Amino acid sequence: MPAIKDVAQRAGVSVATVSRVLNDHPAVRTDTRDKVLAAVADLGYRPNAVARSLRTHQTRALGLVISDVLNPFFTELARSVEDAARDRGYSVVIGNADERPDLQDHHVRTLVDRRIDGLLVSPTDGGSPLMLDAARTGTPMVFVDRWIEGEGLDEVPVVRTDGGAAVRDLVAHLHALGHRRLAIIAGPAATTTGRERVDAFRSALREFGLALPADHIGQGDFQADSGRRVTARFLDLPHPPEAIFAADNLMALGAMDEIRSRGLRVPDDVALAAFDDIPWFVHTDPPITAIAQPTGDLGHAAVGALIDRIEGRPAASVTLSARLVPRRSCGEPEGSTP
Amino acid sequence: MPAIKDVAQRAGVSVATVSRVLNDHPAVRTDTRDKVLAAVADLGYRPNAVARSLRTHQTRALGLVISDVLNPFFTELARSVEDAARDRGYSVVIGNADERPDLQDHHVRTLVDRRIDGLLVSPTDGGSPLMLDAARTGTPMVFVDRWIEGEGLDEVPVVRTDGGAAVRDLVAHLHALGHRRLAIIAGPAATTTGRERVDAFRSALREFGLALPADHIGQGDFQADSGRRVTARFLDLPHPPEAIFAADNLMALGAMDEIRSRGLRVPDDVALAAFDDIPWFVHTDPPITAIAQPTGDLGHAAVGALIDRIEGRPAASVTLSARLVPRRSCGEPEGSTP
DNA sequence: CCTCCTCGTGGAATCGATTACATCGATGAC
DNA sequence: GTCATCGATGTAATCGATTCCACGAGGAGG
Repeated sequence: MPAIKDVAQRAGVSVATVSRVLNDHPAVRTDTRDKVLAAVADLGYRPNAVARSLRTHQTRALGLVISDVLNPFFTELARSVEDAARDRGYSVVIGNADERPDLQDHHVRTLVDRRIDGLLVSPTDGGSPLMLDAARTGTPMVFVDRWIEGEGLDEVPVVRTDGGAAVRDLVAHLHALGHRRLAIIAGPAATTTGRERVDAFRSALREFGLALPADHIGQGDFQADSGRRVTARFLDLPHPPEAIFAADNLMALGAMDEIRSRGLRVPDDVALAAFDDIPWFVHTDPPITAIAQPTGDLGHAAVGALIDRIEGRPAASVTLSARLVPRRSCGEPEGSTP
Repeated sequence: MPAIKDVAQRAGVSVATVSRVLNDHPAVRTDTRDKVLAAVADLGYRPNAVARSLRTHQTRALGLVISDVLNPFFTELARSVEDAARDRGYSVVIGNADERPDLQDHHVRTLVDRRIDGLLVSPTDGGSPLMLDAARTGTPMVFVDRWIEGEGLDEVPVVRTDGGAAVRDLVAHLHALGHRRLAIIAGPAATTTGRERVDAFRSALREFGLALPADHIGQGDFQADSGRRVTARFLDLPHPPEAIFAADNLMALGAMDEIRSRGLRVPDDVALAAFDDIPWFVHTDPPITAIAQPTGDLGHAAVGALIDRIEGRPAASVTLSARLVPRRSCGEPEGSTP
């Protein structure tokens, strides 16, 4: 693979001149520029990004650490992040934490070692010392979707969606359809989204004069299996809930599995709703009522905030809002008999 | 961020010694090793991977260019590739081509500029000059799932699944259920998987004495929308097909959309099957019969082959086989009335 | 006691770019 | 005619590691 000095040699100029042409510095005579360009083309020269990064102290790469690639919400997020980054001339390196703190740490470390210009994180757990370190030692950082608190992290912008209103809409929807005993499959308490969704659900219930007994809160981990287990416990209750709200799409899937394996039907026997909407929910039996996040906007906003930080501009947190997408999994659609 | 010379200074040794400790070279006295390690810990020093890469000519990073991140098959592939790579001490940089040749080129270029040690590609189109170049200029390369032919590419191993037998099983399954007019939603002719699946389908049909008229082959592009369009054309035929086979999961989804929007039912009015199995197919209405690829094995084998190439060992192509997973979308399961 | 080898360590070149500074010829002002 | 200025280019330092080579100390062998 040819290096800059090969180009220089072939064009009969110095490496400095070649570099100037490549970075289109104004002070280069047109004919020497042409000579250099010709040499570049002849050799099929491509500048070595590694060497360039070493010298300039920037890689034009962003790190994105997500909790689970197999979750369609995160893959959509990853996709929009990549799109936005590419538009701004950055690449994205994705790390999949698989909801495991140790893997999350592994990726943060690797990315920082590779000197990515900035880090986008959707943290899996409470807070690892490593991430605190990264934030403190100056790696520009932005949280997406989930975030963590901790000293030194006040400066880190958070780009997220507030599902409060949508959750309230969902509870209203369920209430209108006659459901009174509602249960929730929560995400890990260590995650903000895990806690927030339960809180939103609880306060919405209160608004409608409904209680949320302890045995109607099941602890999940955002994976399908846990949705299954929690649902099994719900259904074994003497008075099983009439409606189940899963805090993410994977757990909703697990819940559906369990319900179906018992020969019960959605929504006739149990209503089901999920946080996070995905294309497949339209095609399940029945189509699942969900709370949709503006995933694309989330990704774009996150990249925007991160690049602002990287380029030294002040970056602000962003909160978007989710909306309810009613389908048939909670009961007949509006306009028909309940 | 401290550099190696800061560590050297603090430990009172030279940078050479620090480097030796870091790469655990045997010739270092135990007490100086301890001094260095202490300095490393004190400063929170982490070696700069960029500088190291420049010097050693290796990044310990693999590039993976896939056709579409939103397709669950590819995200599962990406995940297994990352797992396998991590086990071997490599990172993975993913590029999403979104089924667009220009984006594919963009990613190949970026990855090669970044001097990744090897490239895993599932090519979107026929063959771009850029990829040929990359292959020829010595970047170790392996094709996964799809591949392209061309001079200079004979050396590139292909890790794929052969769906032939499974497609034959599917046709047998459809035939046994009484379906005779079968149609296929094909993938782009520029991709090998696009062509192969049609060929396998056609020869399986021939085996059963069935024809595949031109109007029963619809040209799709592996995206949901095209599945919808092609299905619409099928259903507008004077004698619409009794069964539709989609060459990937996204097009199956589109087909289902279209069928349902016309008030028709699967499988009563039209049977439906798909290449690529995904978790959601269990939950659709009805569950969709699919041909499952051993995605995890695919990813592992691909990484194995690529690392073999990188480390100078001979690498062989690998062909795994797919299997039919019958569900309800083609008709009642075995054992009941047809 | 001298030589030779080994061991531990440091000095310095190197990877491939960017860029501050120096150089040099030409131009223009006075 | 002289000098300052400017434009185009080259020289060399630099980024942060790795690694070849040299060197001195100490031990073994003669």
